[in-house]
Amino acid sequence: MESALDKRGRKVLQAVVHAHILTGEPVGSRTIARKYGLGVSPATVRNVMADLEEMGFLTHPHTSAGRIPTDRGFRFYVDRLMDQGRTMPYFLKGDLDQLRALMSRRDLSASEALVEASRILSKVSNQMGLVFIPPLRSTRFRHIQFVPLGSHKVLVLIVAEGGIIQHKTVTLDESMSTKELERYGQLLNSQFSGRTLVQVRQALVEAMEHDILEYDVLYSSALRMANRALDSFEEAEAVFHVEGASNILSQKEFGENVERMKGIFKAFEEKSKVVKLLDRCIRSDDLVVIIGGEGGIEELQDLSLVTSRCRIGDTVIGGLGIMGPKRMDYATLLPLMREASQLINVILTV
Amino acid sequence: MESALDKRGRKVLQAVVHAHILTGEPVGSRTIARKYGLGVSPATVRNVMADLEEMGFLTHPHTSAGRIPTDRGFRFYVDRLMDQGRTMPYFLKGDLDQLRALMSRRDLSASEALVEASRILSKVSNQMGLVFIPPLRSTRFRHIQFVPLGSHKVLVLIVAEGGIIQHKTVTLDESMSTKELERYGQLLNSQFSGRTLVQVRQALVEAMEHDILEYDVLYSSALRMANRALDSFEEAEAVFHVEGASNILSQKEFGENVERMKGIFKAFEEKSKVVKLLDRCIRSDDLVVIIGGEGGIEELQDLSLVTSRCRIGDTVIGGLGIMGPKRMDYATLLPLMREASQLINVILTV
DNA sequence: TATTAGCAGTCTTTATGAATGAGTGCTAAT
DNA sequence: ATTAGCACTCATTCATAAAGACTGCTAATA
Repeated sequence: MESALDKRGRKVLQAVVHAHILTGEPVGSRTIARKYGLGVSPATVRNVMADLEEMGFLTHPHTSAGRIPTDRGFRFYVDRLMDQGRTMPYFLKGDLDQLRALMSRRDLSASEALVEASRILSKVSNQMGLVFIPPLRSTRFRHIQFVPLGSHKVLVLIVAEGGIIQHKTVTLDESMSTKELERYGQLLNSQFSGRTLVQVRQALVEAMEHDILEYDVLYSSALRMANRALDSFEEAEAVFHVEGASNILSQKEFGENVERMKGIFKAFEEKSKVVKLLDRCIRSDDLVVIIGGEGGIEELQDLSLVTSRCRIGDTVIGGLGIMGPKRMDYATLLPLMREASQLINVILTV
Repeated sequence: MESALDKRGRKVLQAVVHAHILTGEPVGSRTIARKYGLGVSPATVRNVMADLEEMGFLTHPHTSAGRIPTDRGFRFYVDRLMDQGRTMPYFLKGDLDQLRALMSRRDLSASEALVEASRILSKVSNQMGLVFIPPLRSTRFRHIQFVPLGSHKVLVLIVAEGGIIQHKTVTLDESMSTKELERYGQLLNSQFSGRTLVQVRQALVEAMEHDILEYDVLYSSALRMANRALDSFEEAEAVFHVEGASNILSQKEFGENVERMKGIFKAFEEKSKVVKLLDRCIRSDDLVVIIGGEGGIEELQDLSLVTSRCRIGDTVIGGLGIMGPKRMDYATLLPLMREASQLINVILTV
């Protein structure tokens, strides 16, 4: 059992994956031999294919069908075979310019920018475009502000480093005046600005334990209410946005199987699993490609995901993703994603 | 041509619609005669059905199929035949309690509340749940606040009457200090709070024309920047949120026809048409039912929409909707929607 | 020894036609 | 005014056959 791939094996695998990406159909030995100029006969290709199948790179839908790549086959293709580090195909330059133009509209907030980007990506790729913005727990905040809404209701507004803005409504036990709220805000900003919410939370708890005896009323009251406010941010969910979901319906491999599609849509509606996956992806500085079942999400085992982490300045603000069938055009999509997120960084960094 | 419906005609129409809603299939004369106790033979029912068809209440998918209601047939059913003003079916009480519990969580903002409500509605009805919040143009604002983001960037936060909160990022030509921004905010709040954004805009323009010669620098500078900020709100889009879109895929009448489904999803992604429709619906104080093609949206001609306007106190904050196949269970859904929006009003009104 | 031609065999896809069955519309009887 | 009865229309289902796309294997070949 030769587990390593010789040169010819690779060429055939590459050809199969390429042809399959193009057509969406299982690929037969004839096609490969004819169109990919390997200079061997179909019979030879068949032998090689059988080897590749044994090694787990290809499968058979049924006896008399051609081969399709397995997850592992795609993986090998993406990691080793594909035209790596390829630059943007020229025909996408225009689309990217469109994105650039959109992004430079002066009054787009960070999250709006991400959404716009995903919309363009979705349109260009004919796949789903994803936006992911993790909860602010672990992001340093730049500014916090309290705005009175009612006698006991306060709007807590957080501007995170990187420019992501989020707000929550909090109900307090005691009523507070505008003046007080303002002062609390200043206090928090001056003391804690630049730390993450989790850190602030910790500091707050410590401070409360310390100062419980001294009665600096203003201070302790501020602490208590800030604590309450942060509570609500702690349990906040990630922002998760899907653009162009209907594109999935155009994929011929799903067109027939409504049940499977329903599963996919359901998975996106529930969010939690996908969000968890994206959260993992964003840890990496580089592009992340998740192929089929690799993501561990049952319903999405026929889909692949390409994600790119987005920074503004040095702060990670979230990620962009493209999700589509496993036979998506990785060779085009990867450079596209890379450019898109760089673009965001360049344009939004002030 | 007797255009009026006699009693028997109505009974048959009601029976056909009812049976069709139940089964989703075309209904034959036998079924009606047997199960709906009209005391007449199938042949008679057939005659009546032929009449109903001539009057435009029913159609034929093909010669040898039973009848299905036309839009007009459904309309008549909803307006005149259906068990009107029916109270909540008891089996939904539980679901509504769930909603009530969720809503009374103390720190749900108005828009979060709507989204939660639509989620529950979607789950209970097995249809799509819609949330619609019109742009704040014509809503009175309660509070406006400027938060400095960068040297030239300002976050404009608006709290509308009713508690809807929205923010926009604006880039200014000149740089402004925190202090200045604060003062501008106070100025605007004291002068204009309680008016709609459009009104404020007008007042602003007038003021600018007047004061152009007097040089109260602070004031005119505030006006200019406020104007700029309102600009961005003027062009803001409505908030439009869809919950449970996958439910559409469960409808047997769409299950086969992927193309049609794609059209539906596309229409929701483009938003504009649906938003326009919802905007119209919300003008009415009562529930609005849009059946099939009545909405004038080609892609949605197989769907119906039930909307209910949501108020907090006396302010209209938006609307909830349920969208599903034309054969949705109007008799159950209408009371459900009514209750839900009342619930929102009761709980969110402080 | 590595390749290839050739062929039998497998399985899907497509077409065809017959049988079934639901339901109508019409006519003539009640 | 109703109804029974019957001919007729279509959609749906099923079986069967024919075509087509591949493979895997074997034996010949370079």
